[in-house]
Amino acid sequence: MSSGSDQQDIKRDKILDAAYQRFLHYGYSKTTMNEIAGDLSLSKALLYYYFPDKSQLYIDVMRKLAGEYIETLESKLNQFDNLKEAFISQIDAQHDFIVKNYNFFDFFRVNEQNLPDTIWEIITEIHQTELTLLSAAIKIEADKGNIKPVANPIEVVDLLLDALHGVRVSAVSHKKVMFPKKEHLDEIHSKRLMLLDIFVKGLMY
Amino acid sequence: MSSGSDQQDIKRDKILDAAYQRFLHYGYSKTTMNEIAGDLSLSKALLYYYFPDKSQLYIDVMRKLAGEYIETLESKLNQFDNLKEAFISQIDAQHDFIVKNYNFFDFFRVNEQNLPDTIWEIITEIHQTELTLLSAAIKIEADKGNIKPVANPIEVVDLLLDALHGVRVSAVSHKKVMFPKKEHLDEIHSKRLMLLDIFVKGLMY
DNA sequence: AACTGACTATTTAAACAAAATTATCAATAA
DNA sequence: TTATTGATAATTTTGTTTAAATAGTCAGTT
Repeated sequence: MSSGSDQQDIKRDKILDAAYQRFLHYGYSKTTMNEIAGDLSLSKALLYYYFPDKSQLYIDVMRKLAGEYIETLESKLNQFDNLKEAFISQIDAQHDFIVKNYNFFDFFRVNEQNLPDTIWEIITEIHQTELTLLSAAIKIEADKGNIKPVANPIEVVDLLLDALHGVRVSAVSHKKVMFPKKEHLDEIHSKRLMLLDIFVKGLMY
Repeated sequence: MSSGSDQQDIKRDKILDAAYQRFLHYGYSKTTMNEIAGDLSLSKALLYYYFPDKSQLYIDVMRKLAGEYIETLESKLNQFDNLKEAFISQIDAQHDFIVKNYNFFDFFRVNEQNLPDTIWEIITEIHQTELTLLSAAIKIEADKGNIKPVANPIEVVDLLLDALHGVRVSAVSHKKVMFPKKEHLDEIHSKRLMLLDIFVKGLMY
């Protein structure tokens, strides 16, 4: 896949890690290439040897995070007792992902409207994975006869994910803030479970 | 309620109308008090005789719009054939309200985080009305035996409204824009109906 | 009480310089 | 040839000043 040497890949990865820490703690715009280089006792110029520019560095960190998220999601959704549990796994995984990397995503808030296409591709890939895994779960449960046959499982999953997203958005917009604080998270979580409960019942006979 | 004379109220209302037109066509920040006064062939100073400042004028227009919205909602939800139809009425009413006054709400986008408390009160009032009317509908249907008894109807309605909101938010965030365009509206609408369908089934026996 | 013209106060916009930061590159060491 | 750097160029952000636009006030008129 990558054409560089092992050594090169290792260093590349170290840079990614250092960059991640900075982005996570200070956000995109408040971390400089100098600081990242400094953390590794390297010259800034070397960063440009490994990465074409700052935004590409950020995107590659993002890509790495997304890959890890997708991995945990796949391992979690490999086995489940019932449909509801499968969805709960997804809810929890996504929740942890967002909480853990909260500050990292300030790039998204700042660039709001015009995120680079590459970022959108990553977001789409994550979403696609969620759709695939969860719709597979629906199919399995439908085959077992635990729920009604579903004509278009992907569409249904898409709908549920949108709805769950709404619980988060509404919870914070009522509180006059854009992103949820710690104390809201429990509320969001329990609301989601309640919604999930009704939704799954709506899929049953 | 108001302590002014009839004449005063009529003029006040004319100002509100003129202001509404300006806000609707050009948004809050791009309409000046001079222009509003000019439209009515009045002096700017007179506007300050009727309203303490520009933002209060905007808020009072908003209050008027909200009142009208609540009225249509109440009349629509006065009678309904089944629960699903009641919710559809709400969805449609809200949809029309937002589409019609799309530009008027640019004030919300600009001031995003720190909307005045008064605006939040109006939003809360609207939300409260929706909760009251729709939870009443749920109670009626439950009493009729058309759906399962619901322990806390308000909570359930709140949840559904959040979920429906999510359909709108997600639909646009996938499209890389903040507010839905005409061509997305049909998609949102049909997704909402689908969600509503599953949700209502989840409330049945 | 309803209204205005002329005024002041505040906010926004433009222009510009200074500072910070990104990005490049010729030179050097491994 | 690959990895690395210091010095430097290019660009973006930040701060400052000034001018213009707009909000808001008020003494005085109808």
